Amino acid sequence: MATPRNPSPRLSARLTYLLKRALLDLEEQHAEHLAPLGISGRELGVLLLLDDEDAASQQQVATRLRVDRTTMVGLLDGLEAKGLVARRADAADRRRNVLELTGDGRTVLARAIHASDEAERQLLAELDDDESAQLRTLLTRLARGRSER
Amino acid sequence: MATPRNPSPRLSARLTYLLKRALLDLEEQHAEHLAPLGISGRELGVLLLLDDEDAASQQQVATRLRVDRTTMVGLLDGLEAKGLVARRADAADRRRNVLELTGDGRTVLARAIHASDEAERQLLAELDDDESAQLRTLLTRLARGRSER
DNA sequence: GTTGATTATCAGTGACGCTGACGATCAGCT
DNA sequence: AGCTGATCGTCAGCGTCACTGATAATCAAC
Repeated sequence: MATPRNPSPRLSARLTYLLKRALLDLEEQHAEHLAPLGISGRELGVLLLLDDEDAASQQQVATRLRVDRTTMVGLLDGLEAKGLVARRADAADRRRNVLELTGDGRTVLARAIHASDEAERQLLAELDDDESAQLRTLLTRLARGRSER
Repeated sequence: MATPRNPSPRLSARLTYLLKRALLDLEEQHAEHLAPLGISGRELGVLLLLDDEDAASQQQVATRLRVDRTTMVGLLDGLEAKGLVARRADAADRRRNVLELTGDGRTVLARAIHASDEAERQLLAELDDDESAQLRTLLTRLARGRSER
């Protein structure tokens, strides 16, 4: 999609517009930098989450990533086919699939994190380090505030 | 979609996660506050843009809103059916449709802006006025920087 | 054990981005 | 004037994703 040039004042005052714009640009950067690794931004999200907390069920991963549980099935099918994630039956509760990163998954994740760092750097090119940190802090507080109610 | 509780550290350090989260929450607030007015967040975007610059073509509006031009057709069909926007043939270039807000469109827009203000207020509940302004400034600079290349 | 809830899965629907096509129109060139 | 290439709105078709609703398997509680 083409990039707009002269945002109109009323529209560009809207937070929705600003957030959507930043997110779309960032996703574009991710697509570009992750392409060589053969994974998508969504898939990186799954790998990151599994790296943080192993042995999560599909629903837990889906909820935290804000991905629909039914979409998660296909997402994991892809990751499993690539050999990055394994589904294992949970011994304690056999309804659940326990998800874990494979060795390859860990390797790809390490590289993907660097790619993601680079993508973020491009988005934040206009800001210095302090400002980037401020933006991160503000967004984090937004998220934290809203999950505690 | 349910709201995640305990974001994992690696994942929630990612800007994509933070931005997506903020945007989804904000869109949820908008859907709620705009419902009584019978318009969607996308439609509000169109009204805002037309209020800023009347006599825009469909493609101009689509590009600035980052909506696909073919989706714009249906979006305008809806707004025209509700009597908020009018399509008029451009005298100078008869390929174009000149778009303008109707009187009703202006009335609804005024109310919708208040609804949107309220939606933003809910998203930003955790931040004080200074911090909200900072966030807006940082996001605006991001957008401006990226359109100038 | 029977009932009710939860998990992963699948089919179907709707919204949206995107491609490719079309007719209508415009602009530039000869 | 006529030709050619580009642009605008529109439409059909495809792929992705959120969402609903159904299913079988399993768990938990009584």
